[in-house]
Amino acid sequence: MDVMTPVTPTPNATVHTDGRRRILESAAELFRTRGYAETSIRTIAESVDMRAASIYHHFDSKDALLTEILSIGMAAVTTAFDDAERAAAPGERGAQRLRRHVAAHLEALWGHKAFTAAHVTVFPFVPPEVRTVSVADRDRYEARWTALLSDIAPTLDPSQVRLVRLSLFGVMNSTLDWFDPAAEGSLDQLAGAFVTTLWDGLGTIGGGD
Amino acid sequence: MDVMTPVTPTPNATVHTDGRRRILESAAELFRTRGYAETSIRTIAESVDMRAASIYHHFDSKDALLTEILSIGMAAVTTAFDDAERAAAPGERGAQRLRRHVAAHLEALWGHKAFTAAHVTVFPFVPPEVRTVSVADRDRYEARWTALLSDIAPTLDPSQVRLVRLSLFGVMNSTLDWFDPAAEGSLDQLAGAFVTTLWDGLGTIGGGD
DNA sequence: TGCGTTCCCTAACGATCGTTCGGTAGGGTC
DNA sequence: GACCCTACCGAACGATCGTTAGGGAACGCA
Repeated sequence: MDVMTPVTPTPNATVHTDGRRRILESAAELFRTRGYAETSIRTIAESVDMRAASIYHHFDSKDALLTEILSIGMAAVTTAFDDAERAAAPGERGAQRLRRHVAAHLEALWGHKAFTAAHVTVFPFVPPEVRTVSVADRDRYEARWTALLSDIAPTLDPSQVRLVRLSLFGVMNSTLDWFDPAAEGSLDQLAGAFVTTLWDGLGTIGGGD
Repeated sequence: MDVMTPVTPTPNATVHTDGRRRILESAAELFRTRGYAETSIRTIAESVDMRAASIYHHFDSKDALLTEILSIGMAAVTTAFDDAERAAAPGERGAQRLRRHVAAHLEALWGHKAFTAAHVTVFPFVPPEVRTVSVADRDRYEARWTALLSDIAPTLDPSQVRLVRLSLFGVMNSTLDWFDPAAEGSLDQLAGAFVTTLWDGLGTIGGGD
């Protein structure tokens, strides 16, 4: 459930002075909003009231810090997917099951926004060494969705499944740029709108021509 | 048609030694693949067989170079939109008209990939001064799409139109990350797949159990 | 009381950044 | 030949980058 725990080795965990977690959260937010190269170690340190050198007590390098942030982001969406699968009713229909997973992805995306958004905004530009570490996690998550979509829409061939999956990711991830949960309603409603449109089409709603 | 011309003041235009255009194209490609902050002036210069100082003969600053690249990208999609509107048949139905514009956006997106992709990948992290220059262009383009979608699906309320528009942008722009025109067919076919799914829904294709 | 560990500090390292200054080579014009 | 303009270059500027070395305060444990 808590996607942060796997990354902290969890010693006796003096909760009140956990600088490490504060660094992770603040750095993730800065990377998301300003970009990776645009955010300096000194800026990160300043945001948590430390000096630059103190960051290196908790992390080996700036790249290592980013790697851990990306890993937390993947853990968030992965556990959300698994939880959604466990919570599914036995005889759940295709659109309902899809909606459950879309909602789960959106909730995880937004619930750990700083960490998940790093994959969308920062990932294309990260150093190659960082990329290779995260790419395995990403592949596993994509495989889960491929299996899900193949199961839900069995008449689609693999290339169609791929197209639907990547389009769906494109839409869901793009919500980070424009959706406003406070003003526009819940993420669950948004998931419903996405799935309804995908399943039933705009033509039946908006009126053809 | 040619979206590059508005930016070059087009003097007598000695075509064979146009270093300015070579810088623009190479820098755009580097920004797209590596990111803005991650690409140095020296790297750009090296890619066109020059030294760093020579870049400043053609552009006032690195920010000015990026600003022009973003402007070229917006010009590409804007003129594509206008061309599509002019080419439309008089009594064209909703789905057909939508498909024409989706195809136009995709063609412009991919035809001037380095310049248009800068808006998707680099824009969130550019310096505020650069952002404000481009934001007016972007607003105008968005307004065109809002009008188009309202016209095509008149029963949708403004917030629904907004959701459809931003979702559509999310899908179309994401194709830059995963679509392979060489292996997966034409962009026009992709546009058809998008609009068919959006209009008719997946349920009528994939069979909803 | 002494010792080790955790956490954070000041100060500095070399590298790289965007940018500027002062050129030079070549072509066109008078 | 004098002149100017375009296109480019070498060298250097100050600023900022990621990172390291070494030290000090607070703590738990013997």
